[in-house]
Parts: sequence; C-alpha cells; structure tokens
Amino acid sequence: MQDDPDAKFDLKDFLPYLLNISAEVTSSGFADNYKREYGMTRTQWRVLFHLGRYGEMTARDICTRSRTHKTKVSRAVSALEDIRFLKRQRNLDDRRFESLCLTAEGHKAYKTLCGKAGSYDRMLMSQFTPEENAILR
Amino acid sequence: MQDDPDAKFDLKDFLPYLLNISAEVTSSGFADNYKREYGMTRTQWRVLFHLGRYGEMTARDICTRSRTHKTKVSRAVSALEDIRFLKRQRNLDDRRFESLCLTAEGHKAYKTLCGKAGSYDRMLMSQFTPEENAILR
DNA sequence: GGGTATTGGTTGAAAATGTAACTATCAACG
DNA sequence: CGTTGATAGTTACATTTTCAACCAATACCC
Repeated sequence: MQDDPDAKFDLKDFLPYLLNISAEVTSSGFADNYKREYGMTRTQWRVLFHLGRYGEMTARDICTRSRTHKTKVSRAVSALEDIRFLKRQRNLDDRRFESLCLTAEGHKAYKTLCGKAGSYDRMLMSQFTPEENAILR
Repeated sequence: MQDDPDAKFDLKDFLPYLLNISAEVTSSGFADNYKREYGMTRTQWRVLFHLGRYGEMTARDICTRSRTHKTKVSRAVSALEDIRFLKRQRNLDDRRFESLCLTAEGHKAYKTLCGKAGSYDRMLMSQFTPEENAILR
C-alpha cells in the first residue's frame, strides 16, 4: 500500500540522510575530547582548527572555507576570545575586517586536539580499505 | 596509539569534518523542499520518511533505526501529530508503547517529498561514478 | 562631494537541540 | 502483595542555532 513503485526508494539510499548519520556518529565520537577538556562547542573547535592549521585569517575566510554561517563563527570567535584562545586585530587598511590568530594558549590546545584528531582519524580510516578512503575524501 | 602533538594533518583530511560539511551541503540543498512547503524540520522529515517507507512502528523503533535521540523523536512526533500527519495508538498489550502511523495527509506529503528526494538523490549520484557510489554507501 | 549599495561583523528573539530528571507501565523476585 | 529495576515516552531548563534586522566601514556611481 505505501509502496508506490515510483515513490519507493530506500531511506538507506538517500545520500543526505546517510551523510548526516555518519557525520553525527563520527563527530560525537570525537566531541568529548574538546568538550570535556575545554568546554568547546563543535563550531568553536572548527574555528580553532582553521586558525591553528592555516594561520591568521578573518572571520569571513573561516565562513567560506568551512561553509559555516557567519553568526555561528562570530559567536564562536567571541567565545574563544573570552577564554583567551585567540585575539583579534582590526585591519587598518579596511577597518571592517579583523584578522584573527591564536594565542599561545589557543595554539597549545590546538596542538593537543590536533594530535588526538589524527589518531581518531586513523582509527576511523583503519575500518576501510585505502581505496575506499581515497574515494570517500 | 600515541598522540603525536606535532602531527600536522590537513583539516580536509579529518573524516568527521568532511562528513559534516558534506552532510550540511547536501541536506540543506534538499531541506527547502520540506521546509518551505510543509514547515517541517529535519527531524520531522526523518520521522515522516521512516513511517512512510517502513509503515507502522513505535517511536523507539525510529530512534534505533535512525540513530536519533528519543527527545528529538518525541517532539517531532508531537509536531507531526499537531499538523495531522500521523496518529498514535497505544498498544493494548503493553501500554508503554504507542504505534505510530501516517494519516492520509501525511502519506501524501511523504509521497510528494519522496519523489523529490529520489530525483535529488539521482542528481547527487550523477556526480559520481557507480563504483564511487557503491563505496560511499 | 553625496547618495546608494555592498560587505564584514554583531545582536536579539525565536526555534531547535542536548541533558537530565521525571511519569507511567511492566517484569522479576522476594 | 511490595519492592526493585528496566523500558517507552515526556517535560523542564540550559545551551546552540537560525533568521532577520542591524551597525559601521568601504565601494560605486552620478
């Protein structure tokens, strides 16, 4: 009855659904690391990672690179500033911009978490063959 | 496995991050369909889809099948009930359960969206080779 | 110059989510 | 019985996220 042939395709085959589930499972598995230790949210961790990995950049850069909405980034940046993980500096040429960079403390946290992320990633990867990984990415 | 603090690995290589981005991009591309038309949230859409595709089941079934937390499902069910897309019925043998099933209206919405999901999925898939798809899933 | 549009970033209110405690039902064991 | 413990589902409260409006600085154009 509910199975109209042309309206029928398995939920398991719907790519966005699949990706959501996988994203949630893998992310929450790692979230404890930054949450318990530093009280960071997912977005904050993302911002920290971008700055740690790619160095100084503006909030807007993070938005476009990480496909994150600017309000999310804005709030994450303030939060990271509050706990002294980053500092901002107005660009003098164009004073709308502010370039962000990590403090020593922020960088230390980044390095710690980055190491954990590396092993976590390797752990995830070990469940696939190399070819599968190449295609996934 | 040791955490190597100096390990530099690209953010682009962190699987959870990748999955999050892909999930977000692909999902939000489709979200307009149920959001604009029916005012549904992602979770509500997920519940609707499960019931439409697999027929009558309990809230708990949906939780375990879709890896969604029970409070999210509970609220989505209430919301869908409010707009008359599903009805619930207490199980008489064990009155803790309530089985859920779609109303005619709910099923109509499911069918419509399911059709769109199908073409959306095929569109996404068309960007990969069949082998790539097989592995992704 | 002066008006208008655009852009980087912030803010406030409303919606959604996460967490934990809660109700209600059943089952198991004395 | 009564107590304990598990399970299905809800609710309350705090945290996040979303959405739209907003501010300030710059660019564009006449």
